[in-house]
Amino acid sequence: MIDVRFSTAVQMVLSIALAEHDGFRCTSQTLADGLGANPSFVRTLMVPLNRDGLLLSTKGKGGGIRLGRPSDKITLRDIYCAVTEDKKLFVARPDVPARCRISANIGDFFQIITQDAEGAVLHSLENRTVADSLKKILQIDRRRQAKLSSGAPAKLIRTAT
Amino acid sequence: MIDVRFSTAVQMVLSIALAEHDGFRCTSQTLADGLGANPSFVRTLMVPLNRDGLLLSTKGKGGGIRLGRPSDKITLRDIYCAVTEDKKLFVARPDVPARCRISANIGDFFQIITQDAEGAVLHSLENRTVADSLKKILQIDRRRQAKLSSGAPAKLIRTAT
DNA sequence: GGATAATGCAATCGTAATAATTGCATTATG
DNA sequence: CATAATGCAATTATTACGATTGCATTATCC
Repeated sequence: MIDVRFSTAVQMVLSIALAEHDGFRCTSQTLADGLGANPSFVRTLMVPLNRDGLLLSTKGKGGGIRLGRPSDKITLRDIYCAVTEDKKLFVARPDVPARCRISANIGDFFQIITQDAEGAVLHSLENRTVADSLKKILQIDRRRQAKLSSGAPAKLIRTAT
Repeated sequence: MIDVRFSTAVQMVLSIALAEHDGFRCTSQTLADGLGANPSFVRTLMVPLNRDGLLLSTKGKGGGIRLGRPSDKITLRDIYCAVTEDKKLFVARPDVPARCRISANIGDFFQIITQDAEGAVLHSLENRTVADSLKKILQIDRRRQAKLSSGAPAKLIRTAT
């Protein structure tokens, strides 16, 4: 099954950022609605984001989820690292027998490749802050709205999700 | 199950390159031995590599697998693209309902991120040719051998795998 | 203080992509 | 013609991830 945790986490954080920006309260239930998912699943995925200080959950009635720090101080790299934990971008074939000069060293070699590629990915993500991303996605939204100009009126409700 | 096709394919191609370099014949059986895998599995994984001209398989007795072009004309990017086909590095969460300005546009936004990151990965792979990689892995091997200097003698057999 | 409403977390089941196996047809060599 | 290789289809096994359920805990609001 394809790993969609990163894209799910990005959507969650952007939704929370929008909620803060618009003055709405955000709960795992409202986030789950926007994701087409289960509130408990949302909370599970939030664990590493809370742990890394990207989000701040408050329990009890009236509680909910807020950003752990200003939106321009959270990058997509932070989100990626939080949800993927120590999972590598590529993974080496396990249990390769050391039969020859290739098989005996392929693990070390592949680790170099992986670090290289992963560094490139992280670099591409670290320049995108949540603030930038929110601005970008709202820009995309305005363009989308414009294209529907003479079509059906927008029916989107203005909620946190 | 974790996808190890890329690392498996890299090992296969490097083994074939070494075999050509050392003048050994390479079959799906010898490759499978070096991978700790099944010859049929190896042949399945070889399909896209053959299709893209990276490898050249010859049937019948005395047949086997050779590189489709010189080792300095095959990059790890070629191998990656062959085995991953159209699979994206990141995949967006499916079936997100368009409930708000985030959920309605997250797909478009995430596609931008993915293209960016994927481009970075491909760039990190395209500078590594099979020739370079083979040189590198043999260099790693020499260093490893040196470290075992006063230890047990190397027992690696000098085969194609 | 009690009802309410939120998170936290553990346990469990379902699903789908990948790994691995088997078997045989095909092909080409020697 | 025997041998030895690939090609390929069908099947099974494995496992990471998705999703659900249930409940304990915690905090707020009336």
